[in-house]
Amino acid sequence: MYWLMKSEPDECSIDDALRAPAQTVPWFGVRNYQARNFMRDQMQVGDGVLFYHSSCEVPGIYGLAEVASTPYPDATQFDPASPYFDPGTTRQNPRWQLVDVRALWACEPVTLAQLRADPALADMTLLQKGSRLSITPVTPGQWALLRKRMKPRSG
DNA sequence: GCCAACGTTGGC
DNA sequence: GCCAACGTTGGC
Repeated sequence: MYWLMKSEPDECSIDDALRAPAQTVPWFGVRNYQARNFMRDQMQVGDGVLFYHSSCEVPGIYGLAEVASTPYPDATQFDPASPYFDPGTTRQNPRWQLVDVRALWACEPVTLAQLRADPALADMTLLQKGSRLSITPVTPGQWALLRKRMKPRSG
């Protein structure tokens, strides 16, 4: 399957992910059941990921990535010092699961405005009114179109 | 900073 | 189970 995953570049940009060991980062901090369920129940190693920057000056797709692990518990839920700490979860029965994401390359941004301007992408979950989900599925058609449009970022 | 939209919580 | 209140997301 194919996915779009939002990250705030202040927290983890595509370049941060590319600099990480094995270009791989654990996708911690998701605290929404629907987004968690996508990671826990549907993602497969090797699935394609559009790496999206949100809550920033120019929101949009900034890189290509792939799912790099099966699901496992998000360690931050157990850490009282973490902003993602969840007092309602237990190690025996963890509430929050995540996957690792491997960054492949950065692209020239495909901005949110550009996505909205393209009628062929009007059905993207990302673009639906009021949609706030940080992880959304992408259809094969949307994926093919966007992959053609993404240009690796030079130097 | 504003605000629309959504998800969660908790009283009843 | 309903729903008001609250907190969060995220574009603008």
